[in-house]
Order: sequence, then structure tokens, then C-alpha cells
Amino acid sequence: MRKRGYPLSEQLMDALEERGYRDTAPRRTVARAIAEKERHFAAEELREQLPGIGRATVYRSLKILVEAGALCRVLLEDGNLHYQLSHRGHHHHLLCVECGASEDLMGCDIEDRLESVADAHNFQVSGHWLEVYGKCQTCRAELPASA
Amino acid sequence: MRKRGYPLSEQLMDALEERGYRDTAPRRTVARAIAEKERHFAAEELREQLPGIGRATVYRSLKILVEAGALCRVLLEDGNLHYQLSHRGHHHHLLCVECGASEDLMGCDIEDRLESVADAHNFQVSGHWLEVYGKCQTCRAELPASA
DNA sequence: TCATAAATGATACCTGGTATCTGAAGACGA
DNA sequence: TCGTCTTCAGATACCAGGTATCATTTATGA
Ligand SMILES: [Mn+2]
Ligand SMILES: [Mn+2]
Ligand SMILES: [Zn+2]
Ligand SMILES: [Zn+2]
Repeated sequence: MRKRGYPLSEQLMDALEERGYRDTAPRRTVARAIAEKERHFAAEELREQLPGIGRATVYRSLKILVEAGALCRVLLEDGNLHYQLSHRGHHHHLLCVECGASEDLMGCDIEDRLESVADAHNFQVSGHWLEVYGKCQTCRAELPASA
Repeated sequence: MRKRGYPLSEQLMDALEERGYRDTAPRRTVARAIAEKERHFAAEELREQLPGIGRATVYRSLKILVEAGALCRVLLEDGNLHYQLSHRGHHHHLLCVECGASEDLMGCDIEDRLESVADAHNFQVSGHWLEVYGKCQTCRAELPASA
């Protein structure tokens, strides 16, 4: 996602324009708010930050940004769904259960690895959802007792 | 989960009693309804079937049955969460996107396989969530064109 | 049997959406 | 620049899937 040279919020707008969506003031506002997020966030959290924007518009923007690949959904260990700026294309997340940090994991070969077990069930794999939970580098260092 | 000899609904109640929950009429009613389910189901679907049971009771029952390991949550490809009778212990699901059939996948070694990539990120894996989508044996046979 | 703790169900509230609709704003050709 | 056409915005209502509160009922076991 992140490229140097011009604002992230513009890159989000570009991703929408590429898909034929118009460049509107509310969408720019949403894009700017998302671009400032340093971590995954809940939909409602974003909406609270944007009292001037209609609820439906916030949710619609999230939806089309996910479709455009600019945002991805992250399933937290507690079952809550968050949104996050992320790499395009298929990938997974290493989610720290201590601090919430999330690291993208590119280069997924899960389906290759599932081949043999799926074959045994005569099941043809076409997709998957994987989230990985644990402790990040920083949190391991801070809590050496349980690291 | 399923053992021979006595009703599945009784096994659900047993799972609750093992955890110190009381044997009550509403819980038996919920357990009986769940025991009759041949597929994963939505919470609201179950509630509609049980108009005599309070909404909170239905949701509380689902929650404690999941905690007791008698039920598991299944994340469908469309993002909806369903519940399903299932094996105890860690496992995954092969979910057919055509017919909705779900097959349990025991013997998960995902975390072992993630070791090396997690190590590269200095990340200590403690858990994961995986759902596998595709086409089941039956649906592959019925639609040979795209199988 | 009876005290106690736990469970129920009504109600209200919350998050995360979607459907519908009217009016506003963008795109674009003349 | 204007008019038209389409999309979009925001209000509102609604839905699914929950949780918190609390008064009343029920199960359990001493
Ligand atoms: Mn991501
Ligand atoms: Mn299962
Ligand atoms: Zn961390
Ligand atoms: Zn199938």
C-alpha cells in the first residue's frame, strides 16, 4: 500500500478512482482519517472520529476500500472485526495479543500445504481465511518471564 | 462429540454440567433444538425456532456450549458466523461454498508449519484461526464442468 | 424443606451492518 | 456555461448478533 512521495490518503482515493468511484469530499475525509491510523481499528471507532460524516457513508467507504484492496479486514482473537491498511493481494496477519500490533505475512502457501489433506477428503480448496495470534518481538522483550 | 447410546442433547447437557452449569428446562430445550441440526446454523435461526425461550437465554446457551467445546463457531465465506456441533479440541473446517457442507479437519499442524516464518519475524505463535473454503465431494460430482 | 446461588426473561442498549429514499454534488456533452 | 444524467450523501429505518441490568423464578444440596 504505502508508497513514498505523496499522501497515503491520496493513494486510497486513487484506489477508489481506479475502480470508477468518484472523488467526493466525504470520501476524502474518511480516507484522511484512515490514513492516520497506525493500527487496525473498529468501524464504530472510525465513525466516532467523523461526526460530520453520515454513518452509511462511513460504512460504505470501508466496504469499497476493502473491495479495492486498500483496506483489509482483520479478525481479532476476541471475535471482533477490525480494519487495517495493508498490502494488496492475498496475505495473512501476525496479531500480537498483548499490544495489538499486526504484521503482514506475505507469501502464503497454505493451500499447497492443504492439498494432500484436502485430497483425502475429496475436497477442492478454493480459498481460506487464516489469522495468527501470538506475541510480537517487542512484547516478548518486555515480558521475558512468559516469552 | 457424538457418542452412541444416548441422545446428543443429553451429551450437550452433560458437557454443561461438567462445567458446573445447572440442568434447566430452557437449556434442555435449546440443547434439543441444536441436537437436531444437521448443519451449521445462525444464532438468530435457532432463536426463531424457540419462541418460548428468551433471547438472552439462547445466546447465553450458545456461548457456554462453545466454551464447553460442544459447539464451535464457523466463519462462513460471506463473513457470517454460524454454530456447529463438532469435535472437541482444536480443529478446522472444510466448508463447501456450494452446499454449505462442513467437514471437520482434525490433526492441525499449521503452527508447526508457521514456526520458521514466525521466527523470521521474531513472533511467538500462540494460536490461530483457519477456515478452508472450496467444493465438497458431492458438489464436485454434480458440477463436473467446473470441478 | 428451605436457604442460597444461579438462571431466566424482559428490557434496554450496543456494534456493525444493509435498504430505501430525497436532495446534493460530480461528470460530461452541447 | 449550462443542462442532464448519474452517483453519492445523509437521514431514517431496519436487521443480526450480541451484552448489561435487574426483578423473578428455579435448581441444588445442606
Ligand atoms: Mn492485511
Ligand atoms: Mn468444528
Ligand atoms: Zn505486541
Ligand atoms: Zn458441497
